[in-house]
This record gives sequence, C-alpha cells and structure tokens, in this order.
Amino acid sequence: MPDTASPSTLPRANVEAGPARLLRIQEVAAEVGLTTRSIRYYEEMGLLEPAARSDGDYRLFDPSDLDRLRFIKRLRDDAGFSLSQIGQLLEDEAARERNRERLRTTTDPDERRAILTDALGRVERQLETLDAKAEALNTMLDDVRARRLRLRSLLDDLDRGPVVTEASPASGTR
Amino acid sequence: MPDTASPSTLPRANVEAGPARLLRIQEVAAEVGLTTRSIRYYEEMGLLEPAARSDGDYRLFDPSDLDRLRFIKRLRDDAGFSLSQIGQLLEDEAARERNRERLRTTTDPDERRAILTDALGRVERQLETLDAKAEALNTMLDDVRARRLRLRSLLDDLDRGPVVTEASPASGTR
DNA sequence: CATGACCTTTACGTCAACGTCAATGTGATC
DNA sequence: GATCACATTGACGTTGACGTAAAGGTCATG
Repeated sequence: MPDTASPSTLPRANVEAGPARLLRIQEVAAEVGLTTRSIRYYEEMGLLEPAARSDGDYRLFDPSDLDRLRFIKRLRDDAGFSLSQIGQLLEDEAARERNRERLRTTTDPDERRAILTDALGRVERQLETLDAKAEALNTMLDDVRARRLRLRSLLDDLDRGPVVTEASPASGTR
Repeated sequence: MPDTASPSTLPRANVEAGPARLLRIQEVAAEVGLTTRSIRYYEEMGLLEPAARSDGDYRLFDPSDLDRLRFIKRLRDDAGFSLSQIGQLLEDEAARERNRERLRTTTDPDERRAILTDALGRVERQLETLDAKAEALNTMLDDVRARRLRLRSLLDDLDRGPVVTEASPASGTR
C-alpha cells in the first residue's frame, strides 16, 4: 500500500519510506518555482545534492530534495539571505540529517547525547540568525506603523473640525 | 541661538529648522557606515539627493540626508531588500516629503485631505511590503523553534532515563 | 600661493547569481 | 532504430551593487 505523501514545509529526510518516485530537473523546477539553471547552480554551490543520478547521469530528485529547494527559495526570496548565508544554514541542515542517520544506528547514550547537543547548538545558531533579522524588520515595522498613526490622527483632526495650524501668518506674502 | 539637533531614527525633513551644519561625503560615510562610493551610487540610482552642492560642486548633506541613508542601510542589511525595492519604498518617501511641503503651503482642507490620504496609502503599501517579509520570516522562525523543541525533548528523554528505542539485549533487567 | 587632503566625474574591474547558447548524450515513443 | 523532447557539461554573457584607479578640480591651512 503506497502511503499518501504527507506534505511538509520543512526539509526532512524521507527516512526509508520507500522509493517514492524520483523527478527530473524540469519537473522539479516547475514544482518549486525555480529555474533549472538555479537548481544546478545551487548544487554547484554545495547547497544540495540530488538524491540520485540515472544511468545517463540525469539528476533525480526525491521529495526531501524538493522540500530543501523550497526552503532555499524561502530563505532567498522571503528572508533575503545570500546564497552563502543560506549555505551556512543548510550546512547545518545537512549535518543534522547525517547525524539523524547515526542517531538511529547507535545505542550508546553518551554518543546520542553528544549528537543531539550538537544538533541543538546548530539550531540555536540558526535561530539567532533568523531572530536578528526578524527583530530588525519588526523595528522598522514599528517605525512605519508610528508614521501611519500620525497620518491618521492628522486626517482625523481634519475631519473633526477646521484645523487651527496657524503658523504661517503671511503665507505667500512677500 | 543654535538649536541642538534632535536625533531621530526616522527620515524626516529638517523643516526650516535653521542651517544645521552640512557635511561632506566622507564624514557622512563614516557617520552612517557606508562607503562614499555607495552613497554616490545611491544618488545615481535616485535613492536620494544631497541637500546642496558647494560652489565647487561638493555634495553637502544635511541631517535628514543622514537619516535617509541610515534608513537605506537598514533596508539593505537588515531586511535584505534590493536597491530597486528600496527605491520603491523611498520613492514613496520622497513623494511624502514633497507633499509635506505642499501641506504647509495650502490651507484648503480638501487638498490637505487629499494629500494626507495619498500619503496614508503609500505608508499602507510600505507596511504591506514589510509585513509580508516579516510574516515569512516569522513562519520560518516558528519552524526552527519547533525543531528546537523536538531536540530538547529528545535530550530530556535521554537524561531522564534510558530510552526504549529498541530491544537492547545487553543491558537492563532481564 | 603653494600644499595636501578631499572632492569631482569617467571608466573600467569584480563578484554573486544567475541567463543563454553550443555541442552532445539519453530515453520514452512510434 | 529513428525521433524528439529533455538532459548533460562547458563556456561565455548579463545585471546589480559596488571597488578602484585615473585625471583632474576644491578648500582650509601654512
């Protein structure tokens, strides 16, 4: 029984969940809204590695690759990170997934703890990066909201009654 | 009596508030943390216009120019906007300041209302732009926080007691 | 008025992030 | 097994956002 693909917005390894139909680059591009060139470029930059290659060396992408590409796109478009910054974040991601493998293969509690602690540290760093950006953005948002408030109250004043701004006694007079 | 410059983080026109010492490009660059090249480039791109020029055509910047440059820098570094996007936002800014001039020179309530409404609309659009970005960022932040939570609980489990991930034949009570 | 630090414009160089051929190979279909 | 859409790897072109050097003007100071 083929499991219905559970959609996820997060990059997650498709851990031993069956073959799960591999896509070629053009389908992937259409699916995630990137160009084939960009996808190849991201691979060249080390941001991802296609799940497999065909006999004739065609790139073959699995669902987790799609998630990863969507994640990259979000970081690029929404957050405005550079590819090298994204590389930092995804490097951590990749390490995390490698560690997930090891986590499942080891039973030594100490090693498990070490791996988890390591992963936690990387996530914390990701959080710091994103948080800093979000905070800066929110500050700017507050500034603009303040301006909006001022404009609104000016308009209210205007509607409520004739303004007594009285400041230019000889306006236009020379 | 020279008024002490009131610091503001927002770009605001220095409305008839006295001469207020004009700075040359290098001082400005040092002050706001940009290169002179960038400042000239921003002018070339139409993001700002120095308050004045000296006899010998030196660019001369007033405090509101500095605020504007700081604003540009924040949009670029913190929010990750491109210069053309910043141009959109600042185009609105420029129009707003021109309108502020007209606001002070007209007494016609209808015209004032029109100008204010116009300005309000532009600020709303700025808000939309910034809001969209902030929302996207917050979504990503939530995702990462969720991952952190999962890692923490895994670590907690590990600390609290031996995990029963699998049948470990070696240890434990028989 | 000479000097040196700073400014001007002009113009070419650079790096990231792709776009766009070109030459060639693949693979499902008729 | 020929076809044709899609794939591959170069390699060069382009755009944005500056860096940097050249050839000169400006301005406060000795």
